[in-house]
Amino acid sequence: MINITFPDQSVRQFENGITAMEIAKSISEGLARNVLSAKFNGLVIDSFKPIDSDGTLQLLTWNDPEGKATFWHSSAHLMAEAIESLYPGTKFGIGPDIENGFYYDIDLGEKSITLEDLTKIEQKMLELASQNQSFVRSEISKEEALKTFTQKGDEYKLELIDGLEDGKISFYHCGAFTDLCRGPHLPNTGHIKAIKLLSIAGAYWRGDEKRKQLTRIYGITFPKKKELDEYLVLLEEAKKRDHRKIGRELELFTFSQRVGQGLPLWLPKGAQLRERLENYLKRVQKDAGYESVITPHIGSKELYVTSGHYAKYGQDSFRPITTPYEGEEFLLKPMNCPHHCEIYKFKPHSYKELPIRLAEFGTVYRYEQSGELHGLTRVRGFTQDDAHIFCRPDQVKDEFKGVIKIVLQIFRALEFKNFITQISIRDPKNPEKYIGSEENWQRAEQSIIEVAQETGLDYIIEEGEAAFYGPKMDFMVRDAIGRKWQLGTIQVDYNLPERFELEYIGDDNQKHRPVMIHRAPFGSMERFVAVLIEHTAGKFPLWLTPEQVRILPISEKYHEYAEKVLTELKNYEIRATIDYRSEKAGRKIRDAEIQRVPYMLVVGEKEEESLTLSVRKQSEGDKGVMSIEEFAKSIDEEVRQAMVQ
RNA sequence: GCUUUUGUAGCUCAGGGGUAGAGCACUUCCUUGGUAAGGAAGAGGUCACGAGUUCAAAUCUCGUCAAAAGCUCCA
Repeated sequence: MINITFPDQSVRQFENGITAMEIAKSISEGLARNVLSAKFNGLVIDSFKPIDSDGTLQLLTWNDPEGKATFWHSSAHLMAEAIESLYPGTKFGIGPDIENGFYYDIDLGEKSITLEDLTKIEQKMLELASQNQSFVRSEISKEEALKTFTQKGDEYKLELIDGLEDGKISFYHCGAFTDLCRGPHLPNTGHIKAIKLLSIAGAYWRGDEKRKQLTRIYGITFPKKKELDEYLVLLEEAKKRDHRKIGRELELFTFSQRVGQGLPLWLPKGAQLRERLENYLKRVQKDAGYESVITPHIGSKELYVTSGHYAKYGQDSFRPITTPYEGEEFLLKPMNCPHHCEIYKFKPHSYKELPIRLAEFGTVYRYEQSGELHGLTRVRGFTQDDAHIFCRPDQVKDEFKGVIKIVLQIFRALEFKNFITQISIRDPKNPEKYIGSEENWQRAEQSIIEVAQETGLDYIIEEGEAAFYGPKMDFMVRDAIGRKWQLGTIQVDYNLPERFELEYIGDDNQKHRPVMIHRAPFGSMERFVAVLIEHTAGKFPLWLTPEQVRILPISEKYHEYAEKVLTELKNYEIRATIDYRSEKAGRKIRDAEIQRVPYMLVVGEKEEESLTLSVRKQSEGDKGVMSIEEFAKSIDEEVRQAMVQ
């Protein structure tokens, strides 16, 4: 007999060799129907795998992330089975589950596959799924595994097997399809009820751009048709929120071939929005003791040799600009920190002056591969809401906390309610990727983790994601439809102060090295605005939106009254316009709604006589009649609310 | 950068070896209206750019530029 501990800490005894599925059945048939796989002593296993020792067991269903992973991984096998039956001779690479669904990389040889073929594969998958095929695991020797795929002529699988240890190789069989796989899998394909193959793309074998490009098919599956439909609606919604589309519709920004790839042009309304964001942050930073500085867009190559960036990124940067006669070399600045270091060095500093916080909305230029450019989220010229804090080692944690406070304040003002922080530390396996002493790295990583714990933030730790000069904390928000975006960043840096030989005089009258904190709460203005557009679907918070109010006169007769209203609203610093077109009210409302104007004021005979307004709120409808003053005050109040710390 | 796909009016798109089409937007006129599209007329395009094939190219071929999806990359 073995003792099984359940998540609620209860313990029950079972026969040795019992499976998770049998345990589930002993609890309830309903549960057993929903079990996809199980977690035994922290390891996800097949629900049909015999258990032969004591341990803790969690039954996994669609509601568990690992349950979904099992579901999608098995779906990838099902797809491979369908592809093999439709396109015999196809070679298979890897087919894992991903955050939303799964993919399989395949090599079709001479054949190619089109979007229309996906429907065919979907049909086949549904047909195979409905046959309730069981997944069967078999453990085999390396030799046997190699033999199987040599016969099949599948060099990809052979390469994978080559990297595996003998004795730990398993195959999974599902219908006529056999695949090299660690598992775990669903008990059978019958769980898969709804299937959608989403896209076809090229993907390098093993992610290596020097190797062959395989065809990758992405798909997603669900246990219920309804869930698939909901997912497809979500995809549609994401398309509607695309910042590139909304940016054009709302006239926020554009690109021009003649100006160049990845170089955004901010249109008047977009510039207004961005300026408002900048002014907001400037005010917050001023209150937090930051000082503004301004530096040029280029810097001597020597500056970046000193900082170490040239050695690291020089090859993948825009080529240096040279002076015509002397041949001096300058780089478009890819970051602001070296300039700020030189500002720090302008004069000697006493420990009493620290921390010094230098802030600049600094525009930087980075060469990005053309295939990487994407709307405003990935560009070649962008403006960071950058600042560098120079402080004593004993001030690092407090300063770090101060930055976190600013980031959280911004998230509140912009209604990002869901976020987590990611702490990025070194990859212990690749120490050569980083510069600086072991001791400094340890101190920096330690401080960040302590700060996260002390401030009670939700955080995850990612190894190998640190910048080459120091560890960092990034803020990842979830937008209104659940997508994750990386925004602000805070980085601790002991290295640049050394490279630039930054110093301060301590209370012991000796020279000491300050610590630098790099931070950008928005990240970049371009990226932040893009995320804000997708988060709000273009319906910006009232304090931020370019046009807060549109006055809609019922007819020309009321233009004069509309102008009087406009003047009054301007006295309250409300941003309003008048729709003078000779269109009907319905038409003016429709257009204002589409352009996401938060408030519409319908003015006609009634309003003029009683000196009032008919207020309509965007996407909510008629809000009734108000006096001008009443309305202005309510707007003022709404804006003020958002600004409350 | 790589693979695939795409580029026709401001936007969304149809068409396609014999020199251009729709809807919306725009302009003018009519209409003066009450909570998501009033009516009419008009203007607007070297069919991304450059070469080639052809009697003839927006259409076919090649190259360049740009965009989309994915891969690789991201100080």
